[in-house]
Amino acid sequence: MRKPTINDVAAAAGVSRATASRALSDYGRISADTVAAVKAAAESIGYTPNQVARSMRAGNTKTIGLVIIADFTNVFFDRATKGIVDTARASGYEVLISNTDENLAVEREAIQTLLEKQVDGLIVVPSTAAVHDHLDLIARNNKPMVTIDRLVPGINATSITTNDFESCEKAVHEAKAKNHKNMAFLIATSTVQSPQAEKPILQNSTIEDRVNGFMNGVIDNKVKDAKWVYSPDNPQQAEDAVAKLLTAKNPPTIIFTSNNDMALAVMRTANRLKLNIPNDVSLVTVDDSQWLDAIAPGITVVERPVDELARLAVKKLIEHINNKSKKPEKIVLPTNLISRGSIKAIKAK
Amino acid sequence: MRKPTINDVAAAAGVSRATASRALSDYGRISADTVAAVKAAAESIGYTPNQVARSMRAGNTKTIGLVIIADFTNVFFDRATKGIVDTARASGYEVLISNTDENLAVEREAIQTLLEKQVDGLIVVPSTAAVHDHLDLIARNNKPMVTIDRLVPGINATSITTNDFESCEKAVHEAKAKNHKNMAFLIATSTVQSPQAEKPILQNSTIEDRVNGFMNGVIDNKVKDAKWVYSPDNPQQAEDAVAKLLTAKNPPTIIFTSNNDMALAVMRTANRLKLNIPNDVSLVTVDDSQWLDAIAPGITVVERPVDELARLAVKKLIEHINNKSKKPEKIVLPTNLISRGSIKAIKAK
DNA sequence: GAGAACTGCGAGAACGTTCTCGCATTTCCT
DNA sequence: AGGAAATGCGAGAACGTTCTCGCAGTTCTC
Repeated sequence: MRKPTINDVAAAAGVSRATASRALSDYGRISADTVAAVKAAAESIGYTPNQVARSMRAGNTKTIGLVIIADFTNVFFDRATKGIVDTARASGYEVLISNTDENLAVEREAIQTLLEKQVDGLIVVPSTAAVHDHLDLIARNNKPMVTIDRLVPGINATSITTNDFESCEKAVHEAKAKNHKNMAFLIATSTVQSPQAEKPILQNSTIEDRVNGFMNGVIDNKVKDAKWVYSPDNPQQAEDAVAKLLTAKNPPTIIFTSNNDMALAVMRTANRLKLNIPNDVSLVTVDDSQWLDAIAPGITVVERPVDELARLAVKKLIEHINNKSKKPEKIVLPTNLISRGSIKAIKAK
Repeated sequence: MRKPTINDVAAAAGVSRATASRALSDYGRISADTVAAVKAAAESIGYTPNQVARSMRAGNTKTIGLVIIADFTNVFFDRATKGIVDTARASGYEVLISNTDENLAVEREAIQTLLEKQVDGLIVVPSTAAVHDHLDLIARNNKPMVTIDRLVPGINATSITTNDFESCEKAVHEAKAKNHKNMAFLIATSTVQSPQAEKPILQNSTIEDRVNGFMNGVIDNKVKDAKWVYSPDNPQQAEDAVAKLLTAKNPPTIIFTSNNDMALAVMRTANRLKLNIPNDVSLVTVDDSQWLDAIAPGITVVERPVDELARLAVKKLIEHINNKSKKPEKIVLPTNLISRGSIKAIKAK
């Protein structure tokens, strides 16, 4: 028992295939009576249109590809995924998702597969800014692309990022205002890098922005003692790095972390060393989560407008799909420092 | 400038389209020389196969549909999504994702769209067990389906669920062993239900299992005072319900919550009322998250094998795709109670 | 009332693959 | 050496749509 096609509908309604198609898709010249008859016939034989055949003919699939990092310890990408899926559906598009786990080879393969599946466009969180031949392939296939969260210089794509520089700078201001003079920055780096490197190449623009924001804040505020610690984004190694930091001779009074993984490492290590946040060490991180506000004290955080970012990504991508000559844009969304209780006010001596 | 097709490859290699196809897909009778020549030609003109056309001809899309609840406060579904996407990719399938937000109408539409896109099978988290005509449609389209997390009686599908009954029962045992005699269960219900209902119909089997597990534990352990509180899955209303509970005349010494949203509501409310967990009120919840272990004290939790569940869902679905006469299975995975510090040991009087 | 415009519909091509047939040509077997 | 089997390849159909074109038949226009 085959699935009914439009030919079966046409036969059941006693019209030609062309007429059946016109009736079902509401186009062309056709009488109201015929439309009703065809729709009734379609209903009665349980016809559902085949979108693959339609795509074949139409040259578009009403599907967009999403190449992202499904890291569920970081709610940012999960929220972005939800936002993109929901916005796309509301605009008549479905989403094919690929997770790269921050791995360039996987990203390459994912993009290739999505292009073969003829997606109408791609939203990508590029795992690195250093290499982009695979991203160029997208443009060469005449498909539009929007990158989110991170910037890749030299590619032909609209980018949507957040202004992490500004809010990280603001976080340093706040710490300075509370008399912190010894600050540390715990920066997650891609695990592919050797932990021995003095200052690893930061593989993505977002982390770089945060670091630069911190640095600028430090210089602006004439902070005496500031250090940067680079740790692989791996729980055990991150905890080791934190422990080393907190048990040093002159430990920092505040730690900034570049993401929630690192913040968790700080919290775990503080617990293990019987240190209290914020009384023994203060903490600031990036990307808000429900739990950061539910614990006591709440964790001060740089909040990023992820829903807006997701919505815009889909909106801009669809604009590019509908207008192939539209110029790429570079959109930077504002961020916001949410002060909770994790920065202690140190008494001035 | 059109995208090169297999005809262009054939022309460039000086062979027929059929031969080019054979060469590129490694099938049929063909000489090694020709294969090499065709592959070189394909490479040189930058040919990428069109999977839509291939699907058209082959009758399969190598794509599966995922209909799920993208609730990012609950890490369970995000982890499941990642697991499914990764396992599918490793098995040569891509995933089309739809988020239902627990809404039946959206779920209906999502399934219809995915069927039109000719997915080879579906993995569904059904939002309700009460209605399933839209799920039956899947079988009538001759596509296999695997439901995860929740059971829908009377449908033709393999189901993969977790044994929440057992671990929730175990959680009550543990509370009883620590001398808790006044327990409360905070149960999230779908927001469509009226909060006035004495005992709302539990719309899904998982929550029902948890409640039954708790009940059984209560009966088994002859717990004196046990109450059930049903709250819409909405932050404000949940917090109100918790406040009412904790400020009553004879407040519970321990609260079980049916998910992490509810646990967050308990934590927020406890903070607001200046109550300490676990000294003033103990807490147990379901579904582990990184942060539940990073705060002090850690929250005791019923852990569910989400990665295994995701892996199995894809594996079973692909088995059904490859063998249409395979019988549906009913798989129940074990859960595990992780004891941390959120249940206080009460001194026996 | 006669040519022009319009209306409703069918025939057939096209989208890019894969796969079945059949036809030469070569290789094998006795 | 001569038929049988095997090999390599091309022609053409098929998957299920949509859309262009053209052809009748009807309605409009002055």
